[in-house]
Amino acid sequence: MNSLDSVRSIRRPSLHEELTDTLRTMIVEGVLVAGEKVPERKLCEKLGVSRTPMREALKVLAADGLLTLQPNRGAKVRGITVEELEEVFPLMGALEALAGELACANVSDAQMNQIRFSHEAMLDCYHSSDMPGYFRHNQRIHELILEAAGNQALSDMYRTLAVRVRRARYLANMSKERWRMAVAEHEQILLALEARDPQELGGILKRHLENKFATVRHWLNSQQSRE
Amino acid sequence: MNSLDSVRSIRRPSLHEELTDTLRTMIVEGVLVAGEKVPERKLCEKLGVSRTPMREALKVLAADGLLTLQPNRGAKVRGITVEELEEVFPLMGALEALAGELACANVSDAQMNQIRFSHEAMLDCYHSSDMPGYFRHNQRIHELILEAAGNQALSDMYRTLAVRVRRARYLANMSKERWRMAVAEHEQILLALEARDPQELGGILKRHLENKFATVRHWLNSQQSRE
DNA sequence: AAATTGAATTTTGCATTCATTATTAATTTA
DNA sequence: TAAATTAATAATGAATGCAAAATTCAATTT
Repeated sequence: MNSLDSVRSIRRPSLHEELTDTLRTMIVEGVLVAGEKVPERKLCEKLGVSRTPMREALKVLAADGLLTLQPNRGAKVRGITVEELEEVFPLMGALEALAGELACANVSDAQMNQIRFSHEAMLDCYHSSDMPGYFRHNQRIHELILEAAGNQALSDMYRTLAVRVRRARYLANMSKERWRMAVAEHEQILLALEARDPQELGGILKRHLENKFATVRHWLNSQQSRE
Repeated sequence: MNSLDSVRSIRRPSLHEELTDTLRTMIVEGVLVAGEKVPERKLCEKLGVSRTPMREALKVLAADGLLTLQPNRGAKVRGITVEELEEVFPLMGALEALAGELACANVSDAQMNQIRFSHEAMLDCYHSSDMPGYFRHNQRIHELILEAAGNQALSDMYRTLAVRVRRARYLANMSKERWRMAVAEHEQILLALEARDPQELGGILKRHLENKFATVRHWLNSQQSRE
């Protein structure tokens, strides 16, 4: 066996791939504001790239549902309406339930430990009222469950949807009461996963999601009536 | 009310959108062969477009999972492996079940008639052993159920997955016996939908899918061992 | 002054060009 | 002659150029 066999060719991502990720992040973080036009030229200058890879990235993000392309009028950040949320919610519910089922069957001990670790870290954030930290660890846990499910196609689909609602979820702050409840639900999630109970886990994940969405829906409605 | 208010602005699709559709069709129809490189230059010449919109379309189709982009080595038609099929199958199952549930709740009488009509047309094809026709009407029925579900996000996701497996499904010819069974399952689907029984419909759709996949899996395995 | 018209400007979609990287062919070396 | 090296050719990725469309803004009309 040659010693060079283990040297993997370095993966240099193409510009449009990097741009897709960058823009996606900018949308989720609200740097690119929902409803507003994507300033193509400015972004190109700011990021030091030409329009070609930028426009490729825009096309991909539009296919992902994060932007809408208006012929001859550029791209707009799509955001999410209450109606769209009502569509996306049952979809994510079905995917979460499936992820839960699969995770119970496939989660490894190492993965289980990672989940426990993130769970604890999330609890710490809760007790110190660190919302951004909580949000981050929360997201991580769901990512880990998805990973434990061991289904790439499922992960991809779920993530596409999750990104679409993430911004709204972040902006829709939980009430103290709702936060307490969410933490309780997460305790149940951990328990069901440790017990490898697919039925139970699928159910809790769906209920948990339902509650999260109730919060977002409430916020979206209040936003809509504000205009 | 102005008489011009009803005049909708004509939608002229951009080149890259048309190309995306064209290429998608070419992949499903096997004009672009799974595993082979996409002849970018030739396609551009053949279709009379420049590389810019073509490459935009390639990026989108790669994001959809229909192509893989190899850095500095062009795009390859992805096809589907047995492993990927095993991933996509439960996903589509969950989506079909959801579609069934929603369709029971939301299907209109007009939609119900359309479905019945396609069902009858499909039966005719079965009795005259017209496989391509059967395949077409079959696909149409599933499209109609999805439409009846009234969830755009669900339709989009399902279609993305369906396209990925469609080519393989087409190539994996059903046995006489399996075909008879598939028709029987479709009778049950129609019955459950007419009875607006979401539980029943979801279950049958999932079982129906399971059988379809068994056929494809069998074919993929025989293909794999042939090489 | 409000609405309408019409240039000037910007933006957009796509084609073209160019540098870099792969692939193939030709040549050399062992 | 087979492997290795080099040169020639083709492809890819990204920047630039250009015509068509949209937008802005000033001029004109009502």
